[in-house]
Amino acid sequence: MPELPEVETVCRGLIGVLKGRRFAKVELRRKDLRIPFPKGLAAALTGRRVERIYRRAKYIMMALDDGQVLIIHLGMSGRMVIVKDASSPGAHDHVIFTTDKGTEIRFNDPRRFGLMTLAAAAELDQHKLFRHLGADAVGDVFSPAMLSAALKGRKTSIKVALLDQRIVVGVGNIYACESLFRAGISPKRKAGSVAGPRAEALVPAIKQVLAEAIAAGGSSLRDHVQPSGELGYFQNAWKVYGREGESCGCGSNKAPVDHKVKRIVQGGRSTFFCPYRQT
DNA sequence: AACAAGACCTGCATGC
DNA sequence: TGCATGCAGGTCTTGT
Repeated sequence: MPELPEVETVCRGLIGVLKGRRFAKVELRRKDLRIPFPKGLAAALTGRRVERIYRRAKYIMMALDDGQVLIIHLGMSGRMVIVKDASSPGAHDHVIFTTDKGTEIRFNDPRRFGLMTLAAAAELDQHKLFRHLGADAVGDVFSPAMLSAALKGRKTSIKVALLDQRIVVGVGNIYACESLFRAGISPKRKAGSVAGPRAEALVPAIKQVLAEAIAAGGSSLRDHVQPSGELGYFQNAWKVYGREGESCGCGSNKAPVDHKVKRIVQGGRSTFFCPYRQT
């Protein structure tokens, strides 16, 4: 589910039910996700109050009242669901949180590429999960000059480079495709050749796409994104992602025939683009 | 150091 | 109907 906008949406959706609340009960229904849960995680969380919920990279961060931070990644298929119907947990409901107000929140992740761990707030910058990460895509630090510096001399494709979280953080497969489309840059272009003027177009394109997606509550693929169960609707604004063979809509009457969205594979992932508009 | 490829895991759509 | 294949929002490790 999650690129930056979806994780941001999940964080915002959790604030209403979790901020200021204590965990009355935490149930781990297996011993690991992508990595093992830390020893004693449930006990460490029980009784703690959630002081702040925020996004860091594609992680959901919950700052607790004891100086620790609960770190959650949704992987490809993870969800946080606020339970409203007292249904019994399903096969992929791996962690169940109950607040002191009785609200139940389930972490559900069929593929288990997600993770959940705990770290001291003061050590986050040095933490294994974060220390190698580049600038956040929606932050002020991420600029054309910075992107240019990071891409300089890189021979890999710009599409693959955008997915490299050491270069920029938060962009995933969908928004990499959509950003390159908006900026008119071919995903096949060598990353090093984007450093400079093209980066001046690409950075604002990334920021705009992400901001619009956040405003739309993210993109919903096979399922809902928001903890409340509501759908994000940015998938309706996709110009190229998942639209192989369709017109990208950028054409005029003078456009050449080759104006349909193409799908290629880069770095083992699908890339969608318009060969006419993107050079 | 940079890069490509494989690994992790389940579910779903498609085609035979 | 069953079975095989390919594909899916992300990291992380291994090998060149």
